Amino acid sequence: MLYAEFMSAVLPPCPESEESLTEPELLHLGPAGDEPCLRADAARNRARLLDAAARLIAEHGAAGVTMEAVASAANVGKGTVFRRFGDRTGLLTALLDHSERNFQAAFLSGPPPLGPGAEPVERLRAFGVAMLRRAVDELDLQLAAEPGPDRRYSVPPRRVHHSHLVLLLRQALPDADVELLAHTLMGYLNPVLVHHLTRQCGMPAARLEAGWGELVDRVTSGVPSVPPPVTAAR
Amino acid sequence: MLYAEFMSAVLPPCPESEESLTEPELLHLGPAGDEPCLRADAARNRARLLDAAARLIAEHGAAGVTMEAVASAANVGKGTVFRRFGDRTGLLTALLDHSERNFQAAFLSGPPPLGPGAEPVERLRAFGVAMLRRAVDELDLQLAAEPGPDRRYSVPPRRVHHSHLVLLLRQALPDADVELLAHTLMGYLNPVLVHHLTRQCGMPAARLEAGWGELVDRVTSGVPSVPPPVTAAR
DNA sequence: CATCCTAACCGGACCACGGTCCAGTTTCAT
DNA sequence: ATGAAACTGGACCGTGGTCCGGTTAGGATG
Repeated sequence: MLYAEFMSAVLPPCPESEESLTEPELLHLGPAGDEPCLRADAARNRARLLDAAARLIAEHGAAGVTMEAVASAANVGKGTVFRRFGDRTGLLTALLDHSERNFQAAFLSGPPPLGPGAEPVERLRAFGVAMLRRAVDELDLQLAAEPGPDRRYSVPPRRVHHSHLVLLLRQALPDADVELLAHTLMGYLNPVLVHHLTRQCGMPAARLEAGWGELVDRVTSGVPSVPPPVTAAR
Repeated sequence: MLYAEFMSAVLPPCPESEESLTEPELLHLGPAGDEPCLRADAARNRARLLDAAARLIAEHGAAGVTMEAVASAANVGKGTVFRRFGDRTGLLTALLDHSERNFQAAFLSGPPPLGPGAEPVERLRAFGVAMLRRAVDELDLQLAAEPGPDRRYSVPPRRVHHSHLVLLLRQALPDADVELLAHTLMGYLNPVLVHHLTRQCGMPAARLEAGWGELVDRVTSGVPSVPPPVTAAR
């Protein structure tokens, strides 16, 4: 798979500060298993924490679970939770890890139209639909796992998705600013927006999927000519 | 101005819960002056708070200012801050109020190309450029004022911007799902994204503006034909 | 297999900050 | 002057996150 080189070539457009992450943070198909190389007790506690968190969230909703509750439900000190997962976001993210890995595997090396083999535009469409369905499925968790404003665009899964879109867009639109286009498309798939539209506005998921298709069509159909430059008032 | 009817007709797509807002929250050109009808002491404290907040923010950055610091800098109890502005976001938003009012006035009734009189697509372009410039100008404040995930899409200014885009898009693309398209375009103008691209990635603002133009072109140029429906794997 | 040594880990006391509450005070219309 | 609505301020609370002295796992060594 030539994705390794692609990743290292295209992933770091933002010089990342060298941090010792507490978790390998599901970086694009990281080390195979679930636990990298933790000490026995640490691994045990990690498992207990994830288990307790999942249980509590299923019971009280993702938003109504405190870190302390998770800690004590796992018979573990609060410090241990933060040592292992860094912060609240880290814990919630870890819970989404399985799903995220599956998804990445699907669009990186799975069967078409999501995976390689289909036309770029077709893959684009499939990607959005899959993202939307995933968002609808895991909505509360994805909402609660939303990182703070600073990290939001630097979090590994997001960057992988973005890079994937860049790759597909570049094939379909060699001359466009695909970097920015990819950000635009990602914006449409933002879980917070999906939540707003489906839950708060009652919009059916089908319309969101149709909207994605329309958006992809518009974006990938050629632009007839270059209009005059903008001279906007302020 | 037929904007009143437009607003009441198009603004509440989401049945808003009836809340007694602590502030008139700059709802699309609300009551003219700065203070609606507060008691004398309340108005005085409000002014003192805004002043103190502005001072502290200029000094320590928007992120490094605590509510308690603002309160004591204004010689006021912490409770007063929250009574007046609801929460942190409310205070920061109030600081952006002037700018927001000016901006709304500009695109609602100002001169073209931002205001009425120009072609919809032209106004669209101008709107994005103005938003981007505003975002760059007030970046830290706008970042700090970012509402929580639940409110993010219900906050009045955002809804006004969205409605404006819907209006313009509808004129340019009568048959499109302009509601969703507007959300997409708004996503591009998201201050958090702007911050990421300019500050964290070092992307020049000019490229962002060019990208907006390109995006508008792509979105508003007709789609040649309706492709087959998506059948995405999961 | 017993011992030892060190790095890693543990837990809960601790802190900061956003937000709430309510008894007391002030304004202002009458 | 007076009553009531509105405002005030600081004590209080819950939660996310930090810190550090004590503990433990588990490889190395004899």
